[in-house]
Amino acid sequence: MKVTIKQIAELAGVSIATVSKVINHKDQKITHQTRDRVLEVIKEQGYIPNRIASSMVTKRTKTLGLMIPDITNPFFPELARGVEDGANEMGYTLILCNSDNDLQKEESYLEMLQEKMVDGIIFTASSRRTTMSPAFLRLNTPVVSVDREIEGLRLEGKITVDNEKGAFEAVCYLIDKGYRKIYHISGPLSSKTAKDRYAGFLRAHEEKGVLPVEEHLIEGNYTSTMGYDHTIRLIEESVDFDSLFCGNDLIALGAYKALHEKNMRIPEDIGIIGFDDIYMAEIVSPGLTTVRQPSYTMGYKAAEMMIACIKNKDGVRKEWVLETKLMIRGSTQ
Amino acid sequence: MKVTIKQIAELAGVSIATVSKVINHKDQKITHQTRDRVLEVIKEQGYIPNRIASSMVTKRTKTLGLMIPDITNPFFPELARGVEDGANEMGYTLILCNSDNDLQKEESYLEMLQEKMVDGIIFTASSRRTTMSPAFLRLNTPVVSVDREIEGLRLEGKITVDNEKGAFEAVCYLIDKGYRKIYHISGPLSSKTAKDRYAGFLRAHEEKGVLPVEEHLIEGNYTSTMGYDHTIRLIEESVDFDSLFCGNDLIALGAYKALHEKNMRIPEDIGIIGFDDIYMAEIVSPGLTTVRQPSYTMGYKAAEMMIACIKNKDGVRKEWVLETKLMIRGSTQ
DNA sequence: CCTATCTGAGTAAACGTTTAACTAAGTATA
DNA sequence: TATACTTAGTTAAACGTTTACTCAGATAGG
Repeated sequence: MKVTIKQIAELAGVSIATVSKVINHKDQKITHQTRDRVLEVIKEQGYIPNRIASSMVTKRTKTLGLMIPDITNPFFPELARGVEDGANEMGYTLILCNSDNDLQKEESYLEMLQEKMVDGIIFTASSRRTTMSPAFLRLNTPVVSVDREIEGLRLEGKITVDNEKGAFEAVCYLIDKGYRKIYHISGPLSSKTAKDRYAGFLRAHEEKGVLPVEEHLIEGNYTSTMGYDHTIRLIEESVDFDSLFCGNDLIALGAYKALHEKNMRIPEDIGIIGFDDIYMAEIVSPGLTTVRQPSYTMGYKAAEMMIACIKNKDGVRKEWVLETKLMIRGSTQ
Repeated sequence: MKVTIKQIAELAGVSIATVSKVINHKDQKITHQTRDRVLEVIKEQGYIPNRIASSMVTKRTKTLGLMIPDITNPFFPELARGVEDGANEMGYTLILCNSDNDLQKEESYLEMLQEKMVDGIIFTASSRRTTMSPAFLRLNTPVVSVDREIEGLRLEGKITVDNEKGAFEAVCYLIDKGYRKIYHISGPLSSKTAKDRYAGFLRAHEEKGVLPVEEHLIEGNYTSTMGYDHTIRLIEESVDFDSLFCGNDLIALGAYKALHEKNMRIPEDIGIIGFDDIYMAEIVSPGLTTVRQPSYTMGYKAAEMMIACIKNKDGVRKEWVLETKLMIRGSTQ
C-alpha cells in the first residue's frame, strides 16, 4: 500500500490540509515547527504525492503531448529533445506519439491525449493532412504547431522556419559556385514545407537569371531510399545534371550512396545540398552542405510557448519564424 | 466546460453507472436500446472520458515511463519506437524521459514518473550508475530493464543482447579476413555493455591464436567525436594498425571521418567494424560492417513484457537475451 | 476590560470516474 | 399462488488530493 497524504497527516498529528499546504509551498501561514514535522514525516515515509489526484481537482496534469510523424526520422529526435528539455524545466512531462503520417493514427492519438487530459499538444502534423476532421475541430486542448503548419485549426502558437528563404539561399549559393544544371528532389508537394522549398528553388533561378527549370523538379517523399532511387535513375538515363538540391538530408544521403556506387565524385562531378542539418550531415564524407534548421530550438520554443499559453501569460510571441543557416561543407565546391 | 459522464447520463435518461458500463464494454447486462441511446448521446456530444478520474479508482493509468539516456543518440529512436508501438498496441501511452546519463536527473525523473502513477517503467540505466540510491530501492513500480542491466534493483524483466558473443563474432570475422592489428575503441568500461564487448574482443583473439592485445584497447565514450579524435591520434602517432573494432557505430563513423581526412581508404587501408547497426550504417559509403542489435525488437519486447507483468499474466519470459547479427558491408574486405 | 483583527490550523465539498451492493420488475419453478 | 431466480438498471461509496470557508485563540486598540 502506498502512503497517502492522510497517513502523513496522522503521523504528523495535523490535518491533511496542512500537509497539502506544505507540499505545495503554500505554507506562508504554517509555523516552522509544524512544517518541519510534516517534512520529516514525509521524508521518513518516502511519501510521493499522487499527482493524478491533484489533477482531479486542479484540472491540470502538467503533461504535454508531442505528436510527430516518426521519432525514427533523424529530423525529430533533436526536436523532441528540445521539447522535452523545455517541458522538463517547467515541471512538465511529455507523452510521445508517433503518427507515421497516418491520419487515422493521428486522430486516435489525439483522442488518447485528450482522455489523459494533457494540458497542451505540440504538433507536427502529418504531411498528408489536408483537411480537418470533426475530431480536430472540436479539440479544446491548446495546440502549438511546429515545423509544419496546420491550416484550418485554431492554434495557440506556431513555430516554423523560413523554408522558402533557406532554399533560396542554398540554390543561390549553388548557382554562384557555377552549378547550372540543378535538379531538385523534393518532398511530397502536398506539404507546405516541400512547396516552400521548391518556391525558393525557383526564385533563386529567376533572380540569378538562370533558365526556368520546372522539369528539374523530381517529386519524392523525404526518404533516403527515394533519394537513392531517383539519383540512380538520373545517372542511368544519362540525364545531364551537375548538382542536386535535396528536399532534406535523408534524400541527400541517399544520393550520396547512389553517386558512390556509380563512381561519381562529390563535389567534383556532382554538387549536393541538403536541408535540415541532421547529425549525420557533418559526419559523412565529404561533409554535406545543407540548410540548417534549428530543430532543438524549435522544440524548446514550442514547449515554452505552450506552457506560457497554459499559464495565460501574455506578452509571449504566438508566432515564430526561425531563420535557417546555410552550412557550407565539402559536398559543394 | 467539458462534458462529463454525468451530463451524458442525464441526456440519455439513465444513471452514470449505466453510461460507465457501456463505455467500458461491460454492457452484457444492458439492453440494445439503452446502449444505443447512450452511444448516440456520447457521439452527439463528442464526449471524451476523463481517464484521470478513472485512474483514481482503478489505480491504473495505462501509462508507461521510458527512461533512456538521450533520444538524440541514434541508437535510441528505434528502441523508443519499438516501445511506443508495443505500448500503443495494448492501449498504453508513453512518457519520455532523457536522463543524459545524469544520476540526479535520472532520480528526479523517477520521482516524477511515480508521481504520475505510471504503471511501469522501461529503463535503460545511465552508464554511470553503479550504486542504487534509496529512492531506487524504495521504488515499487515495476521496472523492465532494456539494453543495460541494473544491478542491485529488483526487476520485473530484463532484455539484453549478447554483447560478448556479438563482439566475438565480429572480431573473429576481422581475423578471418586477415586483419591482425586490430584496435578496439570502446565505450566507458564502467558499463557492462562495453565490458562485454571488450571481453568478446579478447576471446576472439585467444581462440584464433592471435597475440594478446591488451594495449590495443582505447577506452572512449560512445561518441563520434571520440572515435574521430582517437583515430586521428592513432594516425598521427603512426601507430601500426590495420583495423578498428569500434564500441558502437557512432565511434565508427567518427573514425570514417578521420580516415577520410587523412586520405586513408576503407577498407583497403583500414577495415572498420561497428556495433549497433544504426540507420546510417547502411547509408554511409562504404557501408559499415557492424554488429546489428535488434533495437526495435528490444523496445517492443520490453513493452510487451512490462504490460504482461502489469496484467499479472504468467508464462511470460522475464528475461530475454537477444541475438546480434553481423551485417557485412563494405568497410571490411 | 471589551471588541476587532490577525494567525495558524482544521472541515468538508468537490473533482469524474468505477464498482460492489442493492432493487424492482419480470420470468420460471414447484 | 407463492417462491426463487434473472434481468436491467440504480445507488452510493471510494479513489487522494486542493481549497474556500470556518474557527479558536492570541494580540492589539480604545
